[in-house]
Amino acid sequence: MSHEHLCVTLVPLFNHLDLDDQKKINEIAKHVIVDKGETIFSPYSDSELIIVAKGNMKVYQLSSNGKEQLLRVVETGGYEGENQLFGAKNDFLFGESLEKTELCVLRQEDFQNILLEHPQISLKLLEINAQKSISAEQQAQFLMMEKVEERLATYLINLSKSQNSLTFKLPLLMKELAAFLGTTPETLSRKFKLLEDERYLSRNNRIITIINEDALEDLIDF
DNA sequence: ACATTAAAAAGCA
DNA sequence: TGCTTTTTAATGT
Repeated sequence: MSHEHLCVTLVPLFNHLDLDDQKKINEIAKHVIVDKGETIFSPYSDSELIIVAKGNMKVYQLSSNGKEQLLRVVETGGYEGENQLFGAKNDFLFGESLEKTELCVLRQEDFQNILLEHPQISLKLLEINAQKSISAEQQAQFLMMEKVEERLATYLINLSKSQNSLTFKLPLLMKELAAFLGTTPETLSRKFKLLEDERYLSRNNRIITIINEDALEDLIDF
């Protein structure tokens, strides 16, 4: 008996099942704890379903010039790798922990069997993936925006709304947010300074308070 | 307008 | 304290 976290119970994908079923899945899953900065999967690793039980994992790909393009951050309760299970194998994807992170890993075949045994999970999977694709659309919108300010303003407003608060903590490090917004830490730093000077927001480290939401929204025009 | 490079400053274990 | 992250400044595309 390794460590006793029923990490399956923590994630929305499985936590609606009754306890016996959760235990079964928990036994099938491989439980892994990784330190910050470890590569969790790469194009070379086997395709598996990776569930984040605690902590978070960034998912990125390498662009032509070798820079990493951050696609999304999978947080506690999220998962990655389901697409391979349906034949759409997305090469070039990497996953890396942003902090000490606990994972449950299911082999492709095992997860398929679980889906067959528990049709409810398929529905849950669709529901959660629908949400995921909305996020993907938003990410696509980021890249369409010409200016970094627009992307940053959009990101901040979304974050503020999702937390229902004008004050919130950035979940990403500055350099990670920079990658997410498709820019560099230096430019991001300057944009924050600009927004602070204009009194659109205030900031100490990664705690942001939006002061002038309307002005921030005006930055996003099209 | 933004990236790159280098270096200083600040944050953190 | 020693390493990492962030900021500042100079220069390039």
